[in-house]
Amino acid sequence: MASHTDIAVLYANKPLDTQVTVKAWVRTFRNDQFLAVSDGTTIRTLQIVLNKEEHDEAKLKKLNTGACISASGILKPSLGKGQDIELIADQLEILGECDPNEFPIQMKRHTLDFLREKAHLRFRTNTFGAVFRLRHHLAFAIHAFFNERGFFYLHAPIITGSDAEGAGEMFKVTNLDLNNVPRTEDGGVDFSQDFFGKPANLTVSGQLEAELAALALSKVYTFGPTFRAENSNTSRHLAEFWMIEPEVAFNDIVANQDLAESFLKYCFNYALKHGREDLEFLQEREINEDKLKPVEDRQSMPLIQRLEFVANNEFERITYTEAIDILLNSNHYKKKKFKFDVKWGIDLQSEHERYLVEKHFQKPVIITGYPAAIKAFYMRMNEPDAQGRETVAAMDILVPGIGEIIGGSQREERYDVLVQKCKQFNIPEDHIWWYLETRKFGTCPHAGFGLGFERLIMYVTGMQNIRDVIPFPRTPLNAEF
RNA sequence: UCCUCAGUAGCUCAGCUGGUUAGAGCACAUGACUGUUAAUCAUGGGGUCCCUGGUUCGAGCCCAGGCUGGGGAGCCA
Repeated sequence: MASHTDIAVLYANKPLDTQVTVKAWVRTFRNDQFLAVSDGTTIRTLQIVLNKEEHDEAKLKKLNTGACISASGILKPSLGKGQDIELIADQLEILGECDPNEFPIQMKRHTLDFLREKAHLRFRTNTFGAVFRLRHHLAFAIHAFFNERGFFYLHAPIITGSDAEGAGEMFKVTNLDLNNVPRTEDGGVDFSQDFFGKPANLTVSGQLEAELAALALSKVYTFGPTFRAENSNTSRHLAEFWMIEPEVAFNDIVANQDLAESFLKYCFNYALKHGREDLEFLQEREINEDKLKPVEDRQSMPLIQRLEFVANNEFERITYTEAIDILLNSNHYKKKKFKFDVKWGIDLQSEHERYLVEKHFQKPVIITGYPAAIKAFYMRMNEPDAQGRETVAAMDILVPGIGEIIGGSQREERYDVLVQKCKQFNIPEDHIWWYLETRKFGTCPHAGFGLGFERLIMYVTGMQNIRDVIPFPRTPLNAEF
């Protein structure tokens, strides 16, 4: 027999008139009689009713917000209006006291930036409880989606000797004595004495490794931490984040879009089904927070409706060239409201993407066929268009409020073309000889994409800052916890 | 890295044109009440006004530099 029962289980089963024990943390103690406690198994709190005569007064004094308690008694239908069950406790034990003069979390609205500085305690709040339960559900949804479709979960290395991925600045991994770095004759660092005998870094992407596996196992995906040493200070970037990268042999760019779209819809539906109460809470929270904002900054649709809308509607699919035409023909452009110029060949700026997604289409948009010059070396070259312009089979999925949530492509599988691209992008062949060899030995068309897990969570939870959807955010100058 | 806004009680904030002893709500303490729902009511304690320097008879307020945080941009997922 369990030593105690989860509050989520009590609400699910409602074992009325039976003896139960709960272990949980105090949220409020009202009227010297009503204790609201949470054990984090659900967004809901349990009301514990304490008959004053049965409990030591000194003990009742310790029922401060944040204290940990164990309570036993009979579960009864509640006489009050805020809940349908309550525990009439005859036994109460304080497992861990909580000094109210020092505990920073109160039963009142805190700003998210304040709670960010209390990352070790913010799990105790309703908002972060809901966010991290949903983070769990989404992680589970990702594995379920791929597993149901015959994908194999591939663990790409976190330490990599490859520096050719080109996805951003990398963190160096070394065990050299930094106070006494060995030098080569020309004064550089002598990496031959380092742990791997060569420079090593934390991975910025598992894609290249996933491609190697896909060219044998057909369908694989990675899901793991990824690191970028960029000095990015935005609400959408982390130095350490989790990425999902499926890679599929024999898929072309259209099949890649189909996979990505069904993947996102699956995740949203899974969250709606398994995280409903948390989503309802976050929706209420967002509505209340929106009241403090100017009208133009408020959400046009409540959170759950937004997720249902995306889950039930086709994504818009356009080419880069069409996107440029839409922008050039927009009133926004004609009134010169874009800060950055629009013409074929530019990399789309945030303001352009926002216009397309939030103003023009008002739904997720998949853009394909980007100019070859602004995309990565491994993306498959398309035939030049009527005007002789070179594009690649790339795709970005943009969603309202977040911007780019997925980036992917069909990969260049033709050896000669890929070698040529390496030259153009100044990537030494001997750095990625192993990648090139897959194009020599039984190459095939294949495609894949990368998805930032935290951006997915942002979209599902409605949280506006990426630092609030990962337990311990790593950003420039911040690794306290 | 750039632009921009902010930093006043444990938290959220107000503080006028530079002027006497810096305020409110919540939280906390004490008491009242006892089926409450972030309970309510009364009373009370609580301040390095981010830091350093400057201007001034006088700075929370003005100026310079710095630190920290938010928002936006770039880079991207």
